[in-house]
Amino acid sequence: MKLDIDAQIAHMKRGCAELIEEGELRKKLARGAPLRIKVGFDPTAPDLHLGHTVLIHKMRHFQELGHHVVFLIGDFTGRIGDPSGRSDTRPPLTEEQIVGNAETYKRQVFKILDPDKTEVAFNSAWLGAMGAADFIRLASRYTVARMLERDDFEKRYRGNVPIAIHEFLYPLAQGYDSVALKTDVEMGGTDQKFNLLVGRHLQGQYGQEAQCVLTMPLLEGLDGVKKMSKSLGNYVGIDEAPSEIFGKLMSISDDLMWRYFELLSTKSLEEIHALRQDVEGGARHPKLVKEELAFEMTARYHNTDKAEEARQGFNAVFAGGGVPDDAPSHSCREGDTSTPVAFLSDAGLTASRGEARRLIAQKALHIDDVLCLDGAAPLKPGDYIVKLGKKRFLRLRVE
RNA sequence: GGUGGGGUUCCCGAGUGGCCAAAGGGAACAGACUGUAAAUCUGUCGUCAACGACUUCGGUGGUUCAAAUCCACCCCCCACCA
Repeated sequence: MKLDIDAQIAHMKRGCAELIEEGELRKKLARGAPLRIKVGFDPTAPDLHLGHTVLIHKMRHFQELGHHVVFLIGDFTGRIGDPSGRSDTRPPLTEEQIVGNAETYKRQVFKILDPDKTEVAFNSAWLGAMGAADFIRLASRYTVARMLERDDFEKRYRGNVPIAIHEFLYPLAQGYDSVALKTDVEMGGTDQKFNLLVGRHLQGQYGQEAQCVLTMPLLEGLDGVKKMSKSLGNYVGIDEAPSEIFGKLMSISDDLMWRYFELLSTKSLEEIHALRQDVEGGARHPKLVKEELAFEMTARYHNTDKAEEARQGFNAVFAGGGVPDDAPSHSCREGDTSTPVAFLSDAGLTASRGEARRLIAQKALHIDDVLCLDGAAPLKPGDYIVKLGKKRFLRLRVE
């Protein structure tokens, strides 16, 4: 794809939070050579979710424009530990773990990126080769005052929350990556802005042209408030089953849906705006629009057939009262083990018998679509469809 | 090195001898309402043969009729001073 500079800039800026700074980027582009784009990833969490994909798609945009993208795995910096997470001391990763994680990364990330156009790099290649003297020299290129400008550091410093010295080394090391890679543009989430700017500064210190910085917004999780993260459990993983991806996206609020469209969909901003007008004017039903989003995402990480299946499954189960194909099965003998309380917990649908009793008392149990209020009455031999609440199903056989 | 403050059920966090399976909030789950929405309301939220019994409040022992609460030792975290 060859485009003029204006068109390239427009493509690059779509959905981005901030570009520092556009004039410089134009100059770099004007030279005509492919730009070197760097994006760093932590080696510890190779389980990508939609939040990560916002950035990865932006990387793809650059590839489509003919630029050179470096997928940098921070195996060295990962051992320092990101300053933001002060409580979790990560155990140092072994060589094998890092290699394994890198493979997982590649497998997931190449669902989006073009493998032939992506360079995968490890920052231990150059950081590991540095001696103490090199590091001290690096540290001399930045000041404490500037380091304390970082919002996170500043708050902690003022609030008497300890900051370990090594935490200062993280932005420096990350910044040095840009020097080592001669980066033209570095991208990251908005939370990375400070670190990205350190790289920009350090390149100047090492006599290089400073990189441009492009930040992407952080995607909110399914709850619509906190940022999407695995530990908060509000995420959609790109490795998840089609029905999961589809179902999770359908559970987001209508408001949040527009945010997801903007950051995740390939639809143009005009199309999205038009959709929104239609929904607000009553011309389209929000549920159907949300289905489009869920469909697009499911198709992207699987394929359109799977996505269509997921859509139909979703509507059959939740709108039509059907049973998902992947419902677990359980069999038991008539008698003590064929009472609802027994088979619900034996089959693992509930964590305990007490929970089973409580749920039955709360009118959550349906057997063959009939409300069941007696948890102690054994079922007679036969096959049953058991539904507990909205999301738990069981194919039961009593012998 | 010294002094002080902590470690409570999924998370945060009350509780300083019996009224504690342990306040409150969050998360989660169920029901109502719906579009499997979201928001809201109601309820549940240690286990079990269940108006009772058993297990739980960093670890191990101890005091007591009785301990999350008191004592001893140990492990871990934090702050202040040096």
